[in-house]
Amino acid sequence: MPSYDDRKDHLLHAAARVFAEQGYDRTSMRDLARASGMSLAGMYYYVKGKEDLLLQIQKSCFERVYEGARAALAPEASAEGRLAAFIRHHVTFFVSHMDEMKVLAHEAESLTGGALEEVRRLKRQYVDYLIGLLGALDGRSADSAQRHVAAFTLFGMMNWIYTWYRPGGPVGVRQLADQITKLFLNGYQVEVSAR
Amino acid sequence: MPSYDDRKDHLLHAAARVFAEQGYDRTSMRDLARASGMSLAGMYYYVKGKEDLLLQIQKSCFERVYEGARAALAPEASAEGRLAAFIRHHVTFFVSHMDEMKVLAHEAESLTGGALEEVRRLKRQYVDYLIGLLGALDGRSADSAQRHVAAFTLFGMMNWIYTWYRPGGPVGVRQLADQITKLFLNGYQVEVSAR
DNA sequence: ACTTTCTTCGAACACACGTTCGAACGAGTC
DNA sequence: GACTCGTTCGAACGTGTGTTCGAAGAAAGT
Repeated sequence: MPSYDDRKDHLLHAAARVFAEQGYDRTSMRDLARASGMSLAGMYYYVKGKEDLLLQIQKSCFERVYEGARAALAPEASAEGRLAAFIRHHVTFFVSHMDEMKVLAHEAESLTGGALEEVRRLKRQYVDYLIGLLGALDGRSADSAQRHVAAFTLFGMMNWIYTWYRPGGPVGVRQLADQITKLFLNGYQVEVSAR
Repeated sequence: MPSYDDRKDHLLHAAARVFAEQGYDRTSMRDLARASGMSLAGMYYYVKGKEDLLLQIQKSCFERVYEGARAALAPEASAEGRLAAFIRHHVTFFVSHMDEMKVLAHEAESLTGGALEEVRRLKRQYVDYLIGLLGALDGRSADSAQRHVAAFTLFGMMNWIYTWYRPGGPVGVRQLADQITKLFLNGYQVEVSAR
């Protein structure tokens, strides 16, 4: 006998899957009813509406990446080790929660009003966290603009994954995470040391 | 007295602007009528429908980046110089045609059927072009999977731009292109030489 | 057995959407 | 002036949308 929370999680999960596959706007509440096995009206017992569904998916996903990152960095002492751990965690989390992360990355502008602001705040927090790691790595040898560009460029490398990567294909998750880590780390270190 | 082609280009431009701002699905034909100054029915004289509008924007944009890249690489002889020129061209083209390129990057899955296949073919061609450049740079020291990951990672660095970069802000286009070029080039060269 | 609370859902509503159609307009040509 | 051809558009059509409502069923408490 599934509980209220179980049913709601099931709905959120099914919705994330369909949003990832079809896109938020192209998905109708009737699609979600079919995918979750609930009736059209029945979903409104668990959720305020379509936008609320997207908000809850994005919020919970963001909080989980952020907390996961903090936990993954904790045992690392060196600036380089901490940045490498951040990248590795983000990539592996991305791949093993591809639906939610695609919804997070691709539907960033699908929310409106206060809900949009709320998710933006979480994003800013996560970005600032990475920028802090970059600062610890380069000492004072990079300026703020340079660090911003590096941070967003790194997010581009990682968040673009949903566009082309397919789990179970020829490239393993570990290989993917390692290569991105090396690519960025080497690139950034050479860049900031050459001045 | 504007010609037929002028009016049509005007419509495509206006549509790209609105698509970039609001997203393809959230944009109604009535929005496009308002933005282009035409009437709702009047647009159908120039275009078969909404999806045809998106197809034409994406096709013309893709052909222009591809041709531009070929032209930009022509004078470069070394493998490193050619790759650097490719990156520089893609980034500067991206920034100076942000609306169209955002529509290209963000609405990649908004087309259906044959139109989708058509654009996919152009994309594959462009990707293969970059992979060829990577092969020329690393000789035989990288395998195919590694080059694929590197190529898509680089596209992630560049295509993510529309997410955060604002022309006229504190970061200049040249600075942006230079930093991405250095980041990737250094990273890739260190990666393939360390084996 | 009765009442209350939690949960489900068929049916309907109001609205916005992409597209079509036929009439109108303007500018050339005979 | 009559005719044609390229161009514009108001009005309407059919469909699919997110959401609501009230009733009904199931479970739990007394």
